[in-house]
Amino acid sequence: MTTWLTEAQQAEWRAFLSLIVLLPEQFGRDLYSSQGLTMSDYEILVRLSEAPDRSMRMSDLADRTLASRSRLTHQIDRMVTAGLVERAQCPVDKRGFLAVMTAAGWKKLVAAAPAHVESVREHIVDVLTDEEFATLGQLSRKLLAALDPEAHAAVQSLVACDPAASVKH
Amino acid sequence: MTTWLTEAQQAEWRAFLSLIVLLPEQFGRDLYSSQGLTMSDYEILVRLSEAPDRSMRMSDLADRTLASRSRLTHQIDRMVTAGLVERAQCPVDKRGFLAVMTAAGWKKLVAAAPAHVESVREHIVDVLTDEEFATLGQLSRKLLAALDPEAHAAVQSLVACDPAASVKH
DNA sequence: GAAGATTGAGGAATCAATCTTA
DNA sequence: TAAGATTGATTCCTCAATCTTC
Repeated sequence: MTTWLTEAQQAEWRAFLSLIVLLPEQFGRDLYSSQGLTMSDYEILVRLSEAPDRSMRMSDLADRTLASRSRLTHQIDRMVTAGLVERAQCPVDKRGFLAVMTAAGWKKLVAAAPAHVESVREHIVDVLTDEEFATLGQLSRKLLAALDPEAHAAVQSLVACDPAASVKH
Repeated sequence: MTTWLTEAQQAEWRAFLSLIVLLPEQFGRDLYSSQGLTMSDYEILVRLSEAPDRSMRMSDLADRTLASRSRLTHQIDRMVTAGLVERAQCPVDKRGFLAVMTAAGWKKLVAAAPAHVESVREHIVDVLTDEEFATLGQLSRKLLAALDPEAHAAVQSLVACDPAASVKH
């Protein structure tokens, strides 16, 4: 038999659910209105910008960006059309393909990063105290570890997840 | 000039971002595999189940479920096709329409609720301590208030957001 | 003119099936 | 046979435009 949530639990859950629905939409709108990029586009540009030769195997990129392979294929199709990335054959494995960031892709990322960071500040970092923000990170890691150990590991091993480290001057 | 995030901030942000991307996907899969409902379907059934006569004006329903009007129209189209809801003319305003839950919609909700509550428990409630869960709710409300005052107000005025209160006989 | 709601076009996500190389 | 990647079909979301009633 199911154990229902208490009213208090329902209220906490409801607030959290609204947040995780609305936040991605907000970040998506902010990013799209400033540079015409989706969050997925941005995420991929960030990952490529951090990789050697600004290129990555499709499957690695899919794992890193938490996307399915099929989703990434469609995604890269669109980005190729937009001139942000190119495909190249993998030199060591003929089954494999590389996604390579173009100069235009790099320029786009550099143009988009400041507004995106501002958006993160505006909606998250500046709204909370430093301590609250750290707590949010803690709780997120705990939930992420239970939800998807691989995603958690990916986050843990993270050095620079924001393009700031490479983009700034 | 943009102030970048520190590395520590980036790590917190990254964990949180991964979480808010993966969680809705997980809940969506859980719900869909158990009863063939999307999160949007479920949300609408819950709202209607709590409303007088199990019916609501389209615009009210859109506001409550944080959906655009156009999105809700398409959504209700699909649910009418699936037999979960019906449309009716609003008696007091000829511009308005009501979405009315059908008996089949009610049955579907009752069938879906236990698994969904279990899913919320499994991925959130049971992973955290009571105190952590309460903190998550607190932080969510604070962020929600800054992000979207109306959504925050909707959550605050909430009594029963889970069908538990009405579904459990 | 503004509010309630719908429409249709286009973009993006998922799933199962497919193709190629290891 | 399994792994890397793509494809096509379907579903869902967004946006701008439209229609009706207030």
